[in-house]
Amino acid sequence: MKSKQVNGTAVDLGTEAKIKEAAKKVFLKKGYDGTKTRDIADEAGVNLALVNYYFRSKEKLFNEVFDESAFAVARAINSIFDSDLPLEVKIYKLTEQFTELFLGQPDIPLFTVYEANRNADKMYEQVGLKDRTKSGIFEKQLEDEAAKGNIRPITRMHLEIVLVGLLSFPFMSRPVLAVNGIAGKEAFEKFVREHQKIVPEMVMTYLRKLD
Amino acid sequence: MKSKQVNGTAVDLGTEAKIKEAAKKVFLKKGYDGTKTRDIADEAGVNLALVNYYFRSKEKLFNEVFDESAFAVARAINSIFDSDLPLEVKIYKLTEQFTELFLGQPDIPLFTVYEANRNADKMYEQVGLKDRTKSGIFEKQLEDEAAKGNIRPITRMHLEIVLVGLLSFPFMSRPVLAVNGIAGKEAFEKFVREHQKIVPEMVMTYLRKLD
DNA sequence: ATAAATTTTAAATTTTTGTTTAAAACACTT
DNA sequence: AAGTGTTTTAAACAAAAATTTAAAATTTAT
Repeated sequence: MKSKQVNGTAVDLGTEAKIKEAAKKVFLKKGYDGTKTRDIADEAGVNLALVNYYFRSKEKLFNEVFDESAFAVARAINSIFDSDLPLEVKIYKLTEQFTELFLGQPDIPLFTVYEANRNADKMYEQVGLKDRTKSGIFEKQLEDEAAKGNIRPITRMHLEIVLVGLLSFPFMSRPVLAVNGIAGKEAFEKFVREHQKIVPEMVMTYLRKLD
Repeated sequence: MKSKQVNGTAVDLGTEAKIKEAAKKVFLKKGYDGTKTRDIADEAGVNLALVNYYFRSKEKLFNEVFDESAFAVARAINSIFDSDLPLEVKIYKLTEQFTELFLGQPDIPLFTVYEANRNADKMYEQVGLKDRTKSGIFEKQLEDEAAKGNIRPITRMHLEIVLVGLLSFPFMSRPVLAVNGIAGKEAFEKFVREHQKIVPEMVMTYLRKLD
């Protein structure tokens, strides 16, 4: 018997899924180097040996977790940017999506960025190839809008870094916010919502100002 | 004999300083959990036992390194914001200072943010108290300018997160940039300079647009 | 120049940690 | 119910790593 459903909620996920869940939680919080295999087993409430029984090694398990996390972010960006919505809508949509994604899993931004840097080489092979959508839709849109004089000229990469940076940074700054009086889940969420209201407006105001 | 000076450059820093230098380099690159005491000793070209001889423990050494790094960032922010320059000048100045600081030590942003999160509690005690300048100059300036109708109302914390996020994020994104064709030191520096030209203009444009 | 203090070294010790093993418990089929 | 395959467990193992030790080398002070 693999898993069981009791009334609404999935109570027994099955051991493998339970380990994966626990791994996600611990890796996201402590990073690869900071995570002990025993932490994962404990968090899952499961015997230590089962981690390797189901996933062969700490590293293999980590890779699964990282790929999902990085892919969630990449997909959010690409599915929006490479659609055919107006530029302004894309920017507001990305803001909304990231806000919800990160409020649900506040460790994603720092985890993804940190682990991508920890082994930048592996990144290149692993994500680099998988993610090369290369639709070019967004690049073209930016060029067209600039040509029409609707926005300043800007590359996709510059705009992406600006947007993702703005949307991610508050979630990397909780300790700083805490020291400055913005402590606790409620205060933090309030700050984030205010911040994410600023972001698209700031970006659009900048793009629209032609000099 | 503690240290020696040969012609212009300091050649022999003394063992303790050599270890600290090495620790800075390795910790900044690999983080606390990813750093082995042996990495530091090797990098310093020094016997393993000397690390603990001079610094008692890996953790104590790390704390010194972290404090300096975090303090460099905090000082850069506060010395500018709590001066009595016009708002626009402050924003351009912070941009310049951060750009130079981070181009010289590109690991500072991610290191600082990551390690601050790794042990947020300790942060509160350690940095929290030391750094409470609380001059209030900047807050007052923002309120005054908003009251005069020169800028939109915004809190110091919101503006700080926007600015520091924008200025830091490119340095956390090297692997992503590399995958997108911006690889190598020169290309990266070029991208950063373009980016840091956008930042203050974007922030000022936003602040100045009154609706 | 000698003694005391300091610094450095190689090796040992102790913890921590990822992984493996072998047996036990369990589940499923016939 | 016996047999077969799968899952779980406690314990062992081996490698990595932080820290300590005790002696050797070096420096400093007298």
